[in-house]
Amino acid sequence: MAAQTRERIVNRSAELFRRQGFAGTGVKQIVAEASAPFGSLYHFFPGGKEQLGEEVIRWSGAIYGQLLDAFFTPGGDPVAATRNFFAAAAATVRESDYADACPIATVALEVSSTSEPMRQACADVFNGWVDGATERLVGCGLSRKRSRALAFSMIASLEGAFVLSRALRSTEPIEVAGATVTAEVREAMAKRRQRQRS
Amino acid sequence: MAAQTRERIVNRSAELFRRQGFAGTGVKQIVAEASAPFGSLYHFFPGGKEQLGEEVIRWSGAIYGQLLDAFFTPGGDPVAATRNFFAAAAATVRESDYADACPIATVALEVSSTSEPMRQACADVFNGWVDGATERLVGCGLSRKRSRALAFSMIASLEGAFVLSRALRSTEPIEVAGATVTAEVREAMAKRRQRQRS
DNA sequence: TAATAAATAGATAGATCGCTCTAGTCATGC
DNA sequence: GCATGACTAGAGCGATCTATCTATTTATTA
Repeated sequence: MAAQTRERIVNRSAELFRRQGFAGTGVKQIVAEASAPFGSLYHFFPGGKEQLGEEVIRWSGAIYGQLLDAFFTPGGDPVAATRNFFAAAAATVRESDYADACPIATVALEVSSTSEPMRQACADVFNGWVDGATERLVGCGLSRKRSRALAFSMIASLEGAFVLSRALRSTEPIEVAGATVTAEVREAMAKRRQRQRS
Repeated sequence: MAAQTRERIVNRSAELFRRQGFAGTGVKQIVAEASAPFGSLYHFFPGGKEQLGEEVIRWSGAIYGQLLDAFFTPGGDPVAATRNFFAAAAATVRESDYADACPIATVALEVSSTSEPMRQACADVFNGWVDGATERLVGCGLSRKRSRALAFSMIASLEGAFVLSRALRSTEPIEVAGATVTAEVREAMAKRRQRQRS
């Protein structure tokens, strides 16, 4: 029961933060939608809203990182993984009526200049994603340098496509970004095979 | 004097919104930093904060669109333009201590699910950028379809790189995105020449 | 079962929010 | 000179913000 309340608070906060941002979401709204007692928020998060924000960033960042891992399985085809990952992202955005895109991008932009602990949490999450994707691509035989560039390219393209997609209420940006990045990965893999043959 | 006050309000709001977001910036802070009388805000913007927000989005969007146009001059080299544009973006971000990236992305993510007029303003701005870039690329001889895809790719990559760059306090994402998109444009131009020769 | 800790419950403080209101200043045209 | 409208100036309203506080209930362990 206790842990459930805490979990509900983090869950609802994550959804509200990614849709309305950190500053745009009040703690009253959080506890109300989480069906949690107001006092419990400050019991579980004595550091207040900022501590909750930091924790939500790390938690949703980890969830999304797992999703990334689920697509880029070791030994799998990175080209198909990229295509499928972007397709899944587009589907999620469409099905949520353009509400649920990146779980932390809104907060990241809001707090990067105003809250160092929360900015650091976002940085840790992004670094984790980039490092994770890099390792998977290295596992596919690409050089570390090329893998890191591809990983950055992939995540940046997705993040930017999310921004455009939400504002335009269209999945075209995600589809275009997906096609472009997929082609990039395909080319990188082709060049690797070419190099191996020679 | 009158028009100057209005201008100061829009200017300061633009800077504050892009750094702290819309919800994270109070009207009191705006008028204080703009050295404007509080009453003037509601004199010039009877629609209140939301009207100001919408106007700021359109205004800064137009400014940034002009910047894009300044790099992608008709008849110029689109490859060099892309490279220079990303390099300039990286320099701006670095020089502002990772504060000034995209003028509207923060607000776009915040309001896309909460304020339809402001979301529409963001959509209009993004569409304007994409259409502008598309026309310039069409002017370079690329097909409309290919041009639009490249334009989306360019803007999405930049937007995403901005998100990562601010959180990571590093220009690496922008540099990587710049190199990737530049290579894409170069390849598109090369394929066009190949097609022309045959 | 008694004792202790954990969590719930919500009233309330104090600050800040967006905004309205009235009063005053200033420039311009009659 | 004086009327008119544009703008300045800021006090203050009700609402809402985050956070603290005490009291009570629930769970855990001795």
